[in-house]
Formats: sequence, structure tokens, C-alpha cells
Amino acid sequence: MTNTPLTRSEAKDLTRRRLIRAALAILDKEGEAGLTTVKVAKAAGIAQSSFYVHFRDKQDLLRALGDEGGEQLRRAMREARRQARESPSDTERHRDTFRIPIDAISRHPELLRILLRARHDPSSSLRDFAVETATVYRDHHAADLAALGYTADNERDRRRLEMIAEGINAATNALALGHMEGRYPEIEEAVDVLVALSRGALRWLRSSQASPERPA
Amino acid sequence: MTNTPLTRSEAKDLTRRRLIRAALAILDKEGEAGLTTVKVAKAAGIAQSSFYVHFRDKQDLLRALGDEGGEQLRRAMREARRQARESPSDTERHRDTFRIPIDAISRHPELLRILLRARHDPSSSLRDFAVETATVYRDHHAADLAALGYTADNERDRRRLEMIAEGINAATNALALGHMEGRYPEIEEAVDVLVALSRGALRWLRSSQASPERPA
DNA sequence: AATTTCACCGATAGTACTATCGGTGAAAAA
DNA sequence: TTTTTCACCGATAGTACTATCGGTGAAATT
Repeated sequence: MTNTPLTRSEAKDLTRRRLIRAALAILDKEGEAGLTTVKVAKAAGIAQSSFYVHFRDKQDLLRALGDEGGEQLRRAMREARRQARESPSDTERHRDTFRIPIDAISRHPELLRILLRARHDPSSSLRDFAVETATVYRDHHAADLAALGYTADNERDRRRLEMIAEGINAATNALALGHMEGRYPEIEEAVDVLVALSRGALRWLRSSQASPERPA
Repeated sequence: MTNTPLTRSEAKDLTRRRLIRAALAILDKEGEAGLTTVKVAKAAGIAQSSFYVHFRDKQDLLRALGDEGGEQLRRAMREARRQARESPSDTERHRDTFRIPIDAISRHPELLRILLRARHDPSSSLRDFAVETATVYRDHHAADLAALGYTADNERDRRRLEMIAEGINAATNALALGHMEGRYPEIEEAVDVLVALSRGALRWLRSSQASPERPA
């Protein structure tokens, strides 16, 4: 058993992390309505009043949560790109595009659940963060699609690419959560579905780029 | 100016409807956290205490909201099926499958926003309703896909159809909200995208039914 | 016309949470 | 060693909301 001879600032930082971790758990289990300074402080093992040593108010805690989440998110995306670059073939890389986010969501489903809630909740302090995150992911998917050989060189095509990316992104989230809820036990099956959906979209983009009509 | 010589029960029913309408507006504008008996009653033009003449408590109001929403939902789905049956061609019918929900969402975006929030919020009284609604819509989409000529006759194929339907449903919601937020001004463009996505999925289903492999 | 019903009212007790305050002891600085 | 700093504490004022109560008058019933 190692003792804990921490400096004051180390101890403070530890408490702060405990608060954030506790907040995340409560947020996931009870929703933003259930997140109170009383519960967070108690779960972190300090007095309710001591909460204010670390955060100006509840809003400030949520802001910190968003910052923390954003940092994790950016790290995860960098890692995903790195992994995808190492894929042996185009096909595998395409599958990675979907497998990696699903894996990531499976590891931290509470983050996605919290984001999906905040995304459409005007009272949520995390709303801006959720909207920004959704945009980042959509653009990520759009870039992946573009990497598969489709270049959008006018307003209409760019909007189409964006819509497809947004749709694919929504489908990815839905299937990842379905996987977490036990309805779709195999991740590879979900990847199959997403690949099939995106193939349809790409086929359409290519054909309509040649002849700018609606699909027949 | 028509006067209002209403019977007592008519007046009570009117007040109840005003409460529900006010609750819906507040729920959309301020989220479930912002929904208080004070605000609902005030918005409906009665005293806060009179709220309890109509509802046992706040939970009861949300239950009523769910019931009301469910009724509207079932009506809208019946109407959608009726309209789709009248479509002149298979292609048009397929487009209708997507156009009709987007139209419906455009008319009442607040309902979808409220549902999407409640869907992943364990503290929400509307959660059960949201989950049930999502299931109904997914099955609706699955039936539509099946109607396009694909029959799932084993466990794997049924699950695939379900996953596709769930993905398509999520994409539909995302694009409909994107349309409401002004990012995708043309509904027909969104329909194009959804048709393309579902075509990819159907193509995959057909090919893998012939030879039960993963897409090459 | 007399009586009953009941939708609505204002007042208020009870509850839960936020945020501030002065105090304490151990770590850090002098 | 002496002094200062500060993370944490318990107590509590202030705020917001829920839900109940007895009272009122007009509609409904008799």
C-alpha cells in the first residue's frame, strides 16, 4: 500500500478530477436535471460548500466538462486518422472509418448519450459543445467520403456531401448505441450496414456528377 | 366577435388543452428542466395551484403529453401510409417514404426535438414514450424497405433489415432537423440523399442474399 | 328558487438546491 | 521557527418550486 504524500496542488487537482468524474457519472445516470452540487460533492467525497473551491458555479463545472471532453475528442480523432492511415487497403480503410467511431462510442457511451441529449436541449450548458462536436464529426465523415475519390467543386455538390456525411454520422451513432443496448451484438455487422449505406450515396454522387439529374 | 357561452366541462377541457399546449412550448424552448408548474400555469392563464385541478402532478402532465403525442403520431403514420399508397410509381412511393416524415417533422419540429432529448435521458418522464416511438418509426422504415421487394427470412437478414431501418431513420431525423435549422433548404435534396443511402443498403441486401458474404 | 358542484383563486407549509461566510489545521513560504 | 496560505469544513441565508388548504362564485342540478 503506497501512502499518499501529495503536495497541496496535486491533492487539489486530484479532487478536481474526482469532481469531474463524478459529474460525468451522475450526468449519465440521472441526466442534467439530476446533477446537483450536493450529489457531485458527495460522490467526490468532499463537503458541498467545497465544490466552490474548484468551480465558480455549476455552469463552470459543465464548461470544464465540455473542455475536457473536447480534448479527449480531438485526441480520439487524431488517433483514428493515424490508425486509418495504416490500413492495408482502401476497403479496410473505409470499414475503419466506421469501426473506429463505433469502438470509441462503445468505450465511452455515456459521452455520446450526454451529447445527444444536450444537442437539442436549449437549457443545456453543454449545448454549444454538443453542436460543435456534431459539426466536427460530420466534417470528419465528409472528409472520409471525399478521400474515397469524390471531389465537390460546386455549392450543390458540397451541400450534398455534407448531407450525406450528416446522415451517415447519425446512422453511425444510432447503430453504436444500438450495439451498446445489446440489440446489435456484432460491431462488424453494423460496419457492413454503414458501408452499404455510404456506397449507395457515393454511387449516386458519381452518377449525378456525370449527368446532373436526380436518381432515376 | 363570438362570445363564449361554454359549459363547465367544455371550459375545463379548453383549459387543459391550453396547459398541454403551453407545456409543449416551454418544453421545446427551455427543456424539461425549465418546465415548472409555475410557468405552465401562467402561460395557460391560470393560477399555479389550479394546475392540480387538471393534473395530479408534473409527472402526470408529462404522461398526458406522451399520450397526446402518441395519438398524433399514430394518426400521422396512418395518413402517411394512405398517401404513399396513392403514389403513381414505385419510385415516387419510395421518395414519399422519406418526404412524408420530413414534412411531418418540419410541421412540428418541437416534437422531434423533445423526443430526441428524452430518448437518452434517464431522468426524463418522456423516456419510455421516446423509446417506443423510435421503435415504431424503425419498424415503419423496415416495412417500407421490405415492401420494395426484400424479404428477410432468417435471423441474420431480419437483424440487417432492422439495422438499416434504424440507420435510415436516424439519418432522416438528422436531415429533417438540418432542414429546420436552415442548413438544407430543399426538402427534395434531403430526399435524394436518403433515397441514395437506402439504395445502397438494398443493393447490398440483394447481393448478400444471393451469396451470403460480406460486401467485397 | 334552493341547493350542490366544482374550476379557480390566494396563501402557505414543505422541500431541495445554490452560494456565501467565518473557522480550522496542515502544508508552504518566510 | 514563525508566519502565511489555502483546501476543506459546518452553518445558513436566499431562492425556486411543489403540492395542499380553505374560500368563492358561477354553473349545474334539484
